[in-house]
Amino acid sequence: MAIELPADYYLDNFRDLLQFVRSTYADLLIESEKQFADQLMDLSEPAVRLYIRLLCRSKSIFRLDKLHYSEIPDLISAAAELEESGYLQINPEYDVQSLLPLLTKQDIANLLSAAAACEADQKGKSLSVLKRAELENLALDNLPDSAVIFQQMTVLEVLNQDHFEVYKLCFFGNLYQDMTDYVLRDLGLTQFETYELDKQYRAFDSREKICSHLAYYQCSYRFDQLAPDDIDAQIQLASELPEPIDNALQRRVDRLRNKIARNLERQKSYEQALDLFEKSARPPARERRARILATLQRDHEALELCAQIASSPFNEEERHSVTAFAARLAKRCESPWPKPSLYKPPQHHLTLKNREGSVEYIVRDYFNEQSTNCFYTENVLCNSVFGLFFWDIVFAPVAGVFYNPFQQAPADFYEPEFVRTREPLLKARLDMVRNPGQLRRLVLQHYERKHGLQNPMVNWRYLELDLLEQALERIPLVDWETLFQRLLLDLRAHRTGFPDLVVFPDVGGYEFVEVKGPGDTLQKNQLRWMEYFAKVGIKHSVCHVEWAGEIDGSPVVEESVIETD
DNA sequence: GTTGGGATTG
DNA sequence: GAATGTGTGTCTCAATCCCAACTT
DNA sequence: TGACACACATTCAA
Ligand SMILES: [Mn+2]
Ligand SMILES: [Mn+2]
Repeated sequence: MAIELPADYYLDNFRDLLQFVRSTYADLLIESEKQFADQLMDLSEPAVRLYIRLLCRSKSIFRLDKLHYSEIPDLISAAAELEESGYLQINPEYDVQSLLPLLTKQDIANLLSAAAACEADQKGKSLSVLKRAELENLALDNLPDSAVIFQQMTVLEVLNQDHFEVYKLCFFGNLYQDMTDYVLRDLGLTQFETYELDKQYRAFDSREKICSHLAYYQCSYRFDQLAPDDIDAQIQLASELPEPIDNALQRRVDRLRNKIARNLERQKSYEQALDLFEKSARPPARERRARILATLQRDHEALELCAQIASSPFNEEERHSVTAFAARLAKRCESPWPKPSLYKPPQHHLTLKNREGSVEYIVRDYFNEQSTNCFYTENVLCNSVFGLFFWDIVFAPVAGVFYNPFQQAPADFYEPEFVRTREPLLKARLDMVRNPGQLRRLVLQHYERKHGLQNPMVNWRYLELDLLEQALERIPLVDWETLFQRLLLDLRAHRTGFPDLVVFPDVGGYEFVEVKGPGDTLQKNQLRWMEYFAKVGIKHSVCHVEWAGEIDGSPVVEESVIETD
C-alpha cells in the first residue's frame, strides 16, 4: 500500500499549521509573529518552498552547493528573494567554529593545506590520517577567518526559526512534534482517532504561558548542551527555569529539575542537588533528598523525609521506593520504624538449554511444548485490553484536552484528573465488565473498528487476535475488573511491571509468569503487581531459569530439563 | 570495502 | 543475597544518501 | 528520544 503524497504536500501542511495558529491565536501572537506568517505568504512560491525546506531541517545553516530540490530549479533567485524579505541570510557572519559542520574532512584538509601553502608553512601531507576532531582543532588554530570558507562556498542561514517555534508550540502544545506528523499521518503510518476539535480550546490561553513554555524548552536544550561536570552552569540554568504556570509546565519543569539535580548528585554536589530537588514536586525528588541526606550523615533529617513520604506519598511507587532504605536508616540511628514486610511471590526453578534469543522466548517455547499455550506479552496484554475496552472514554470530548489532530491521547491522560473528570463514565464502564459478554463485545468491536489508530494504551504491533481471544476466554471477568481498577489508580506508573508471560494450561485457567534469568531479580514495579495479584487472588509466579550445562557461566557435562519447586 | 550513525525525504 | 547505581538494548516508519571510522 | 526491562558492578549487612 504505497500512498503517494501530493506534490505540494509540504506547502499544504505548512500553510495549514501556520493559518491555524495565525487565526486561533490572533490575540496571543505578537506583531512580529503575525508579520512572519503574513509576509511569508506574500512571497513567490519558489521562495516559500525553499524557506519551508530549510526551516524543516534540523540545522540552521546550509551549503548552497549541497541543496538540490527538483521543484525549485532556481535556488539562487529564491534565496535572494528570501534574503530581501528577511527570511534568509546569505553568508552570515559566523565564526570558523560554527561553519565547520558544513565541511567534510576532505574540505577541512584542503583548506588547511591551502592556508599552509600561502604561509609557506609546510605541514606533513598526512592530514587525512587525522580524526575529524583533530582536524577541526587544527582548523581552529590555523584558519584565521571564515572568509576563507566563504571563498569556497555560499552559505545560507535560515532566519525566523524562533517565530516558527512559537507556531509549532501553539499548534502541538509541545516542541517534540513537528511537520513530519502530517506526513506520517498522510502516508497512513500513524493514524489518529478523530475527535472534535473546538477552536475555543487551545494548548495555551495566555501569552505568558506560551513564553514560559518556550523558556522551558530553551533551558532543556541548554542543559543537553552542557558538560555533565559543569556544575556552575547547571545551577545557573536551574535558577532560570520559568515559574510553572500550568500543570503541563509544572510537570515539564519538575522533570527537568529532577534531571539536573540527579546529575548534580552524581557529581557529588550534594548541597546544590538537595536545593534543586526540594524545588521539585515530582518523584523521585523526595526519595533522592532522603538518600543524599543519608550519605551526608544527616540521618535524622533523612528519616524525617522518609516519614513524610510514608504519610503522604505522591503515589504507590514513591511510598514503596524508600521502605527498605528507611528501615535500614532507622536501625542505623536507632529510631523506631515499622519493619518492612516484603511480599514473596511463588517461585519455581527451571533448568533449560541455552540458545539464541532472550530467556523469555526460551521459557515461552518450553511452556508451549508442555500442555499449555503461552504468550510473551509483558504490559501489552493488560494495557491493550484496557485501551480497547475504555476506548471511547479515553477519547471522550472533555473540554480542552484535544487541540490538534495529532494527539494519541487527551492532554490530561496521565494526570490524576483524567480519572476525576471522567469518573461517571469510567465507573459505568467498569460496572459493565461483570455483565457476561460485554467486555468481549466492546474489546473485539474496538479491535475491529479502531484497528491501527493511535491509543496511549494499545500496542497494535504486538497484540495478536488469538492472544486476545484466548485472554478474553480464559481470564475471568472479575479478574479483568480488578486489573483495570489498579491501572486506573495510576495510569502512568501501573502501565509497567506486568509479568513477561501469560500461560493458558490446556486443562483450563491461566497464570501470569515473570521470567528471571541468571542474575536477574524482580524489579519494584513487578513486585507491586505481584503483591496485587496475591491480594486479589490472581495466579502468578516467578520462574527462575538456569542454563543446563553451566554452573556460574562455565560449562558442565549435563543436559535435560529439570523442574523443581 | 564495509558498516554504522546521522540526516533527509515522502 | 539484598539493595543500590549505572550502563545497554530494543523498540524505531522505511528507503536512501553521505560521511567517518574501521577488518567490527 | 524516551520508556521500559535487563545486565552487571559495588556495597553492605547478616
Ligand atoms: Mn520482561
Ligand atoms: Mn523478566
